[in-house]
Parts: sequence; C-alpha cells; structure tokens
Amino acid sequence: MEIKPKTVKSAQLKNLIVKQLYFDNALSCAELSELFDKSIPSITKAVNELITEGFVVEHGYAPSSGGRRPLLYSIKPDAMYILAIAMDQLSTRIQLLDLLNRPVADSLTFDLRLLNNDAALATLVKSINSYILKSGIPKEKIAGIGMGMPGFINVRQGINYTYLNAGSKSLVQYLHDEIGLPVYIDNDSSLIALAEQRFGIAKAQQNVMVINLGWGIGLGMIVNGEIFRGHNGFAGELSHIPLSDDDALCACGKRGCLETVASMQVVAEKAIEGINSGRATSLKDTGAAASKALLDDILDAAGKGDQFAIELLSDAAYKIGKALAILIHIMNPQTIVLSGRGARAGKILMAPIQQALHKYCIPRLAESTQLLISDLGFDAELIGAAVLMMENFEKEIKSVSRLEV
Amino acid sequence: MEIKPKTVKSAQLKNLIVKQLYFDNALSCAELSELFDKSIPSITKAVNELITEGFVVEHGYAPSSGGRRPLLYSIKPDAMYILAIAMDQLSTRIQLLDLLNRPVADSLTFDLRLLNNDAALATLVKSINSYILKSGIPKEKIAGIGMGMPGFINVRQGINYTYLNAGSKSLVQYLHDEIGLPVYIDNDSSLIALAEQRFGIAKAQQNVMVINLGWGIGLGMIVNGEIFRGHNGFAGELSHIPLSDDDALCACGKRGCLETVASMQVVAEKAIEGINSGRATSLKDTGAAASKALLDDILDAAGKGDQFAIELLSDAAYKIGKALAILIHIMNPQTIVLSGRGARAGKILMAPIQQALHKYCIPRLAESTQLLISDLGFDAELIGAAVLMMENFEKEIKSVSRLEV
DNA sequence: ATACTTTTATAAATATTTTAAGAAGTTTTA
DNA sequence: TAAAACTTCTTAAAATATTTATAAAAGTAT
Repeated sequence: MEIKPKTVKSAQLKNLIVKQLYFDNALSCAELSELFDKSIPSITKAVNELITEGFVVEHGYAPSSGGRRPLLYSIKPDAMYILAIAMDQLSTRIQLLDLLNRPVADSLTFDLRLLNNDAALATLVKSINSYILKSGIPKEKIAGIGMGMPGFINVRQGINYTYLNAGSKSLVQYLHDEIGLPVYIDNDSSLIALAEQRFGIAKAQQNVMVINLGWGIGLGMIVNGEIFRGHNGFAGELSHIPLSDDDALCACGKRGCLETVASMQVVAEKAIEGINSGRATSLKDTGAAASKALLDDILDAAGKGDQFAIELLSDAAYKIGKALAILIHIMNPQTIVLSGRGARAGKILMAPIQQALHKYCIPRLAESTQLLISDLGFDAELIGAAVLMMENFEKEIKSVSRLEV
Repeated sequence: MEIKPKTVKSAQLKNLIVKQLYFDNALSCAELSELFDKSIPSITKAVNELITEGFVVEHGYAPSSGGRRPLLYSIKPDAMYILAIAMDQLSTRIQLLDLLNRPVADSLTFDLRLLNNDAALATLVKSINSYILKSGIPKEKIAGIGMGMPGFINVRQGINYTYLNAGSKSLVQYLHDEIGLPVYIDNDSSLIALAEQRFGIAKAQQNVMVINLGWGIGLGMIVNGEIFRGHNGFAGELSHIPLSDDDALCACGKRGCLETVASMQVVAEKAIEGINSGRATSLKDTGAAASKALLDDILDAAGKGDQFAIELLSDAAYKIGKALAILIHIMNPQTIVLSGRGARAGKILMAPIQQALHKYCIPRLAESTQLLISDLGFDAELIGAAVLMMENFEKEIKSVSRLEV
C-alpha cells in the first residue's frame, strides 16, 4: 500500500515527538516548537492527535517564569512496549520494557553460547517468541526489538560478522521475518555508552567515553551526542592499542595489547597463580580455571578489603588508566564512565586510574575530563537496547498508525 | 534594523545554495532540491533570484541519464572574495581568494612572532588593512576573513587562549571592529584537515585524520564530515600521548611524548649532532641551531638520496607510525593524510609509517585505513581558512543583501 | 489591589510550499 | 526508425504551515 506523502510528513513529526518525550520526561508545546523548529500551532495539532491516539497525556503545569504556565505533555508509558535483549558470549537476557524503561514482565536469562554454535540463532528466536507469548502482551503493542551483542557489527545492514550468521539474509532481516517485529542491533559496549548518555550518569553530554568492564575491556564512544563507530564500525578498539613493547602475546596476534595486561581475564589468572603460590587471601581456587564465579569472588573480596584482591585490581586499573590517558589526549571527552559488570568495583579502580591519568596526561587535559562510575550497572545494556529501538523509531513511519487500535 | 522573518528564511536558503555551490562546483535544481529537502519550485525561485543578484550563473547542461538534460548552475567566482590568513609561530601569510579558491591578489608573507610579542596584534591589523587597500578590492566585495593559527582556540567565542590576547574583547570581535569584516578563527591543524576534506585528497570523506607535519606534529580530525574539537577544543593532542616510559623530558612536563622523539625539531637536533660527529652526509651545520632552513635542507637532502637524512626521517616516521596505529584503533578512520610543510617528504615517510602500522595494528584495522600524501601542500592552511569562512557563511544572514550593489 | 509584563493557547488571515499535470528534451528499447 | 520510458522544467491549483492578533493566565511591580 502506498503511503500518501502528506501522511508521511505528519506521521514523521508525530514520531519525532513521541521519541523526544521518551527521552525527555515532559515538555511543553513551546519547547517542542523550539526543538523541531516548527510553529506552535503545528505542534499543538500533532500533540492533540497523539493524545486522541493514546500516545501522549497531559502532565500538569510547569512553574512559570513570569507568564502563563505552560501545559506539559508526557508519553503514556504503556502506549507501547520495547523488547530489549542483552547478549554476551555465554548468556542472553530478554526483557520487555515500557516507555519509562520499567520492566513490564519478568526478565528471562538463559545460557546461549555464541561461539561455534550453529543452533544459537534458532534458540534465540524460539526464546524470544515464547517470551513474548508468555508475557501476555500482544505483538501489536510492541514497537520493536533492540539488541546488544558482542562482535563486529554493521549497524546499517544489521549484520554481525562475528556471531549469529543468518545465511543469505541479514541477522536483522532474519529476526524480523521470524518474529514479525522491527529489529535493531548494535555492539554491546556501544549500547552501554548510549544508555549512560541518555538515561545514566552522563545524561545529555555530547562527548562521553564509556568503558565496559567485563571479561575484556570494551569502549563505547559518544561523539557529538551520538554513538561513534568509525569508518567500518571498528572504532573504539581500546583493548588492542600498543601499550608496551615486550609483553604477553595477545589473541589478536600482537604483543603489548592492553587486553593482555589489564583485562579481568588476566586478573582472574593472576588470582589463581597467587592462591596456588600461597598468597595471604580469602580467595580460593575453585578448580574451574578463570571462571566468572572467580571474578565475582575477586570483586567481592576486594570490596571487603582483601589486600591481594585489591592489589590485583589496582594493577589492572593503573594500566587501564594509562590507556585512558591516551584516549583523553585524542578525544578530549567531557566524561569517562566506568560501566559494565566490573563497575561494581568502581571505587577500588578509581584511585589507580586517577593516578595514571595524573602521570600520563597533560594536566589541563586531565582536569577537563571527569571520571565517573555508572549507576545503571547491570541494566545498562538492556536500557541501551531499548534506546537503540527508540532512536530508530522515527524510521518506522507506520509505527504510530500500526499501533493504533 | 529588524529583519522580517520571511526575508530571513528566504535569505538563509539562498546563502545555503551559495555555500553549496562553493563546495560543489556545479549543481542542478533537482540536485539542490534533493540536498536541502525543498521542492523544485522553491529552489528554482531562489536560484533565479541569485542569478539576478549576480551570485550564480548558468553552467551548461549536464549529461542526461535518460531524460531531459538538467541545467547546471555554478557560483560566479568573482561575486565576492574571501580573505584567508595562515599563521604559524613565526610568520603570517595573507591572501585574497575568489570563490574558486584562486588568488585574486599577490599573497603577503611577513614575520610575526606570536610568543611574547605585545605588538603582534596591532601589526596584524595594520597588515590586513593595508593588504586589503593595496589589493584594490572594495571591502563590500569581501565576504569575510578566515584565519588559522597555532594555540588553544575557542572557536565559538573566537578566542585564542595562547596567543594574541585582545584584552576585554575576544580576538574575533577585536579584529571585526578594527577591520570591519566578519572574522572566524580556528586551529591551524584543524584548518589543514578541513582543506583536505573539502578540496584535497580526502574530499567528501566522513572520517579523516590529517597529520600536520611542521615543526611539531599536529593532528586535525574530521569526524562525521566535520572538524572535531572535543569537549574543550583540546582534541587531537597526538604529540603528547605517552609512547614510551623512559625518554626525554617534554616541554609539557611529561616523559615519553611522541613530540620528544619524532618531531621535526628533534630531527634537526639529531642532524646537527650527526654532522658534528662526522657522519657522512651532504648536510652542513649552518650555525643557527635548529633553524627552519636546516629542516628544509634535510628534506631536500633526503629527496636527493642522502642516507643520513633518510635515516633521520625514517626513525621519526616509524615512531609517528606507532602513534598512528593507536589513532587507528580508536578512530577507525577511512583515511590518514600526511599534510603540512613536511608532506614534501611524504614518500620517504610513507614506508616506515606503513611498517609501524603493520607491526602495531590489528591487520583488519590497518587494511581499512588508507594512508595518503597531501597534494595541497603549503596552500592547505590558506584554503582551510577560506573554507572556514564559507562554512560560516550561512550565519551571515545579511551577507547576500549586504553584498548586493 | 491594580496595572503591567511575560508567557501560553487559540483562531483567523496570510503566505508559502507542495502537489499534480503537462510540455519538452534524451535515452533506451522494440 | 519509431515508440516507450524517463528526467527535467514550468505553471496553476490545492494543501499546508506560519504569522499575526487576541484572549487568558501567571507572576512582578507600583
């Protein structure tokens, strides 16, 4: 069916307003008019249509600055829902969120190995479809799916070159065909950065670097208020910059990568070494070499004051700090955020990182960047996935009308 | 005088068209319509007005792709002129350019020491005013002044925190008041990058890193097709990233900066050492320690096959290559351009830089970035200054009408 | 308390842009 | 060689958006 251009333009403005209200809690017509460079009558008309369509509600009056009080409008949280998916190498989380990023159904976490697993894609589709079914939310009320995953991703084409090959179709196209909802994917670290910049500790900042402290060291870059991916989507490869000339061989084939000296994997390996050589520590070698449980133990122990655990983390953090010094010289960010699983140990990491920054940064540069610890924590990637979906909402021209009952 | 909003909107579209035609030689109404998302009748009207106002001329027909041949329009090169200024620490160049970036008057180069020179600003103003007078071009025909200079610059406020303090006024405001033309300033390396991206070897590319090989090592960054400056304008401090732990003390107070091991200053110093210790070379110690003449001699000698000179440059280039490897990991640029004065020796620098990239880059990243040598050479900064002016042309709402005769 | 300023909201008048239809010029295809 | 298909350009009617004016509401000053 052909869509009349007139309808498209009008729908675009309405989608833009919905998107804006998703990001900014409540806004007046005057503010929206300013924001989109449209006249107040045009905005009023669009907003009123959105109210009758059930997407927008009045939200009381804002305090006046010397004139009539503006009527605020906000999004109706249950006007539609977003399916957010956060994957890592071993497990996947699915959660349905409303337009205030609040869960509307229990999250589902299940093991899903991405590497060398031909069944992964089919399992994922089955899990998503059954999750939606179990939630009791009709598909028509779900605006779409946002998904974060590791690997090298072509966002525009919706392909992950590393995992979940969907054969002749793109991953996004395949998922869309199997589930019947629009799907958007992006790199996990990028989505964490997006979450921090839209709803986290770096809200609305234009220039933010977010460190994803997980098993490896990821970097999500926000440049001019948007995710930055570089020419081929490879930007932010912080963990493989050459830091020292004569260190261990990295999986990437080079020597001296940050990853070989400062990742949580290395921390865990060193912990086992230390335990076995009789270091005084509350940590125990559980047998499973470098498991996730051990990493959690180390973070816990450090939090409780275990000197050995603190030492391990500090060593890693100092080296991360040196890499961040380089990043600051090149990007001059307003903020660096420590996020991801490892952000739990943020307070312990902070001091050695700052120390390295002072040693390796021009003072003026070190002073102009603030180092913060995420407060979104484990939810960051899920929220980032939801944001990704809403970022692309204006492209779904038919969305508003499709969702009309 | 208050400007009627209607006039503003119409003038803005016309200024946008003028700007676009400055960058893209010749365009049809259909292309302009596509570009600005305006209807063809609206574009036609604006273009016809611009023709009667003497800014635009017809430029023949484009080859057809299966339909009526489109009539192309291009800018009238002498509709107005741009005053481009390129400064370095010691000398300043002034040149009046037309809208095809062709000189319309001889360039003026004069010594102007920026450091510790209270008279510099007054000298600059006098030189500019007399240059304009001598050129015989009436001020009304000059759209404005673009100026590139070293130092830390706040582009929006038009202030250089390092040089040419104008007291209570901003530098830009001061120059505007003294000369009577709009003035825009930016960092020299940024303007060189801008020139390469608009009229040079990286034309129209979105993601370009330009190395300004001069006395030091500058970096101009093009991100998403625009100059990137970071949160405080400090982005691109490539020459002070920590490269090695135990090298010479840098002027910035740290150790191991790229600048201390790879700048042209270091090359010149090592050359004098080598000459005095009897190395076989055609170079001669002219007495003046580390002078610009010596640097030119080294570049020439290397070009003629002098082994010692080549060795000096290769050593520096390899270290620059290591820094570029880091830059590639973070930014994933499409292109890195070697520009600035030192680009003359580009061919000699190329091999050791590539060698370092292969050693320090993940292969997939090294392959996705091309390394090119500038063909704008010495003119890059002047052209960049002109581009800076035209970039801001749409802000000069009254420009078109002001220039009307 | 009242008048004044500032701001928002609404309706009518105005201006602009878009759309649509047709003409003219090219290339491709039958 | 002729017709079909495609693209650009022109013009007028229709749709759309913006401006202007007015009223209402809230704070500020007299």
